Amino acid sequence: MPKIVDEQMREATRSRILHEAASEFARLGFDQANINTIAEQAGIGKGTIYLYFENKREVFLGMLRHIAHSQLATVRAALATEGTLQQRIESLFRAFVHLAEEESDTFNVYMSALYGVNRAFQDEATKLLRSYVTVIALVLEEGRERGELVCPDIESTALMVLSLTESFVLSARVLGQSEREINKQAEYVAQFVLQGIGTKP
Amino acid sequence: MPKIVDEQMREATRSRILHEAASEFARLGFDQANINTIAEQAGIGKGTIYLYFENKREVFLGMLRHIAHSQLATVRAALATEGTLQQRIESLFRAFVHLAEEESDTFNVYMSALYGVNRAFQDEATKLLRSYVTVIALVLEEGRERGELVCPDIESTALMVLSLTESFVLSARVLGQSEREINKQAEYVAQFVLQGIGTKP
Amino acid sequence: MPKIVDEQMREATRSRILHEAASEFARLGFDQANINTIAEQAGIGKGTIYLYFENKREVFLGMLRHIAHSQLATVRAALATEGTLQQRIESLFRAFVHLAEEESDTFNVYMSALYGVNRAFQDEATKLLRSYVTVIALVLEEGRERGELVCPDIESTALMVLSLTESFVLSARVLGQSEREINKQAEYVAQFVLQGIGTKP
Amino acid sequence: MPKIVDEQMREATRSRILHEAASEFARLGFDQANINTIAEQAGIGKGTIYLYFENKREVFLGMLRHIAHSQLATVRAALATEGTLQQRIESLFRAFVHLAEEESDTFNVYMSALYGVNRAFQDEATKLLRSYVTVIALVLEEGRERGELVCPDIESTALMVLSLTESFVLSARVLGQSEREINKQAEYVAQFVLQGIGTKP
DNA sequence: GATGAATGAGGCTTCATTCAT
DNA sequence: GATGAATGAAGCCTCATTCAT
Repeated sequence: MPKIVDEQMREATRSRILHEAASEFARLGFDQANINTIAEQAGIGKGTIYLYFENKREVFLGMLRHIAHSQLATVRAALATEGTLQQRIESLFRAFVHLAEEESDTFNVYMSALYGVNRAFQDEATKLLRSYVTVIALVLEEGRERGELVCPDIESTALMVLSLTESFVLSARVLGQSEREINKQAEYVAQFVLQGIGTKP
Repeated sequence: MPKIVDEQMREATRSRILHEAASEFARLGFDQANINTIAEQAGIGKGTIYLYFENKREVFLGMLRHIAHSQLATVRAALATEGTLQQRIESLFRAFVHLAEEESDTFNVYMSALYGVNRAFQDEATKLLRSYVTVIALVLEEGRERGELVCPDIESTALMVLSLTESFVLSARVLGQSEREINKQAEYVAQFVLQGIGTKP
Repeated sequence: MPKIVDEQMREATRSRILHEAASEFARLGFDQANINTIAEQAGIGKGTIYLYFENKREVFLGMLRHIAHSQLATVRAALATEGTLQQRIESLFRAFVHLAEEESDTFNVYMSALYGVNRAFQDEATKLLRSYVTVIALVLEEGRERGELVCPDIESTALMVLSLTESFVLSARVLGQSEREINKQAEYVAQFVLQGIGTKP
Repeated sequence: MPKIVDEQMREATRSRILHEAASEFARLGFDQANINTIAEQAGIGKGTIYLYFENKREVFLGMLRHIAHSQLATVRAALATEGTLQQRIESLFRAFVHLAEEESDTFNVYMSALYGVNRAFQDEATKLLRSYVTVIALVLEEGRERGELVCPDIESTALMVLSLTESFVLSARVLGQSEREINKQAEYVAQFVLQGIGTKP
């Protein structure tokens, strides 16, 4: 009864599918992506994918959830950094730069889900956005409790912080800036944020 | 020689196609959108569309350009407002709220082009993003010349302003906030921006 | 405006599809039948079939209706024969022999629809069965009015006549009898029917 | 040497497969029926079915033979009734009503095999038809020997009797008559048959 | 110029069958 | 012997595009 091994096998295959799905979906978008290609890339038969996912849509959603999990972990780790608020925001900024660069496949796929037309995909992607706001809000709350900053509306502010990190990075990338160039602005953006927030002197 | 009338006719038809294209593409996305439906809605024959555009892709690009033109005009008008920098940024913010709400079709279609997977569409959408940065930078420059603000890196700052307006509005909408709720934050966001920029006292 | 010609063209194509569909469905059954093959045989493109029929199911139903129309006409003609009741029943019998032989394709396809599993097909096929019973009942009624026969239950009797003609022919064919052999039994069967009915001397 | 037990086990499993196959095939027809579902219903693994039958087709044929065996037994029992020819034919009629009602699954599956498109299935089903004719012919022969009836062509007559019982019942059912309604016509049909045959006064 | 009938490539999904365990 | 995970062939249908009228 090699249950455990089988379970591991299964999980490994599932992961391979999700990995290749991310790459294919990122390359072509949901509609143009080809389930057959994903299967081939994952080294399994065309029909096998349907032993792991109900249909193409579920493959996409599964991949979205996988990405969300992993990206949220990265962002959480970045914000868990010891240090001043400024340092933590710089760290957050750099996390997004890293994600956008190293995981550009998954990052892009997430953005198109978020702003795309498919409601189910958008809903799933929104969950991640919400999580981002929540974890940022937590950090701001903490800062407020420690008296580091004045801040009337934590939620709005968190959203602004997110806009100034994730969206900023995205836009900068789209405008053609390199990872280096974007990273250099980390300190500047963090300062902007802190001044905007109105940190105590 | 009814050339001019014909030319007007032609332009009118082209416009109708682009208008219906925007609505169809916004509703379904590029791949799911149906050229035939667009033609029907525009009140012309299926084949006629190909007298105006080379193919589906070009219809989409044409629509993107049309949207860009119109949106940029709106944003320019918002920033042309007389008044303090704070007022102009609030005005910009409100312009995006308006676009996202009243022209949500075209707004969404633009965002998915920008973050989507099709390089040609992304390139076209990026042009608008660049224009936004440029007009915002102009305003900031003006402010700096008038001594209203200190600002070491105009480009970066403009991008931050854009993130705090357009992206903020988008995210807020995705998170489920209503037009009213978002509009109420205009002042707060503008303050944040000005503090972040480091306006002179 | 070659409307009439176009209409004729269209009807001709529709007919060709139905004809080839009958042959393909008779050869392979509904599920195994291939829409692509039908199109090829009809000399049209794969997609063209869908300009004439919504889907495979509708092609089948269309064909079923077409067959019904044509078979019913044959049976009506057979029963319209001038002559004694005996002659008319022989004529009916021979009509079924003819149909089963010359139109064996359509005849078989109808029987499998009738006894098959698909409710929609069965319902459609049942209509023909019902029509048969009705026209036979009419003939019997007429005979009764002319005092040619005693007959307490026209409906039941009509169904018996149908069983002794259509079903008899079918069974005989399945048992391997040739058209000739079956036809020779026409008189015998008709006599059987008339005695069964209890004709007046 | 648990050979016998094993053999019994094997036979039991085979029977379960055939039973579930009948139900599945009756419900969906050959093509739409799912081997996997049959296995599940029979409480065995998907692969196990192939230890008992070469392929799907053989499962169907096996089931057909099983059904034939059982239906023929029912019909034989009905005709073995002591009594007049009229009583025996009524009994035959009622046997078919019973089969069509209580064993409608298997009955239908048989009819679609008989009139369906698959030659192998038709051949198998024809065997049952032939058996029916044979046993009915036997009864008629017996009646003739006892001087109960005049009958020039036993074979043809047997086929007519079959048409007036089995096919009649089938048609009546398809036309929507209830078991009760059909059964009420037993006597009428039997009379029709006897008059048709030309029983001695 | 305008039309829309015709086309056919392309892809998701099902399911009978195999075979390693 | 029993299992069920893996396979891949096969087919319906959509829709962008063409072209004869």
